Amino acid sequence: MLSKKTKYGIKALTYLAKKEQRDPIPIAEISKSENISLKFLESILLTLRKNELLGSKKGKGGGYYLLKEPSEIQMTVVMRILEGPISMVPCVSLNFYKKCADCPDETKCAVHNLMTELRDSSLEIFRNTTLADLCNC
Amino acid sequence: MLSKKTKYGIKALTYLAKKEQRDPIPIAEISKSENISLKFLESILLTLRKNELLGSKKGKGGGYYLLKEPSEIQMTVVMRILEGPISMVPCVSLNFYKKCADCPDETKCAVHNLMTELRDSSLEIFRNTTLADLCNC
DNA sequence: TAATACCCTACTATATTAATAGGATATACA
DNA sequence: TGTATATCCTATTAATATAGTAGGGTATTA
Repeated sequence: MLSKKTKYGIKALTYLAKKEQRDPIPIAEISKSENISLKFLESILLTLRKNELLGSKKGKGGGYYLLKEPSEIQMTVVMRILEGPISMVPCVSLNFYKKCADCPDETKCAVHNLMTELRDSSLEIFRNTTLADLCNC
Repeated sequence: MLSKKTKYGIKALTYLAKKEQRDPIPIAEISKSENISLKFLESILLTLRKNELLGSKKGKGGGYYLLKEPSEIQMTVVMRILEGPISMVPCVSLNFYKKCADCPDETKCAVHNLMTELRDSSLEIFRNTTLADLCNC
């Protein structure tokens, strides 16, 4: 299951991407428009900022804004920040690899091989989809 | 993340599929061979039996056995029984559909559309993979 | 200096996962 | 018929993750 964190994060990014200007947008505006709990959204945008997808400005007239063009933000990056590994098992993950304790030989593991195939197809979709693509919905 | 339940379930099914005969195999044998907690595996095989993938025989000489040929068991079926929906969000699920409370229009939702694409590619892999394919690892 | 809006830490309720425990029931075989 | 074998079934639990909530701190603008 996709976490609400990721779901809300993507919605917020899309909201920002759809704006013509790149002026700071307050959290409250996104929260209202997308029906997301303000405090929860606050923490999500904070992680996106710490991972250099968003910039922020404090005080009156402040808010969050995209640091790159929507067409330059791949969904692989967004997913890894918000959801973690693309792969469904650590032994298949490229960025979060961890060996299985119970499995003596990965190359002969049915789960490993099935999940490798799945990861590859997911990765292709996330790589070929940018925030700009998601704005055309 | 793939649950251990699903992981162990697939491993157990593959173990049974690899056997030449379709004689009943005791849980303990699978448990030892695949390094899976006996009691946990017990509950997993029980659900697979209740969902008509496995048959069982009690008493001495008893155990579990496949009810169909491995080549006739699609991974879509296995995944839905063990893991639940293929889709990462309920609003995209074919078999477990549920509308999002926060989302006024699915067709315009970035998450919905991205996850639909993802589901389709996952579905294609799971449909085109049978237990027999997983035995060739 | 007052209002705005992000920044940060800590806490909590709920649900899920991954088992574990313990016994009931059915079967084979001597 | 008795005993060992092996599934069947319910209930409980420890650990973890999720989805928030609470409360105040800090920077900026007008």
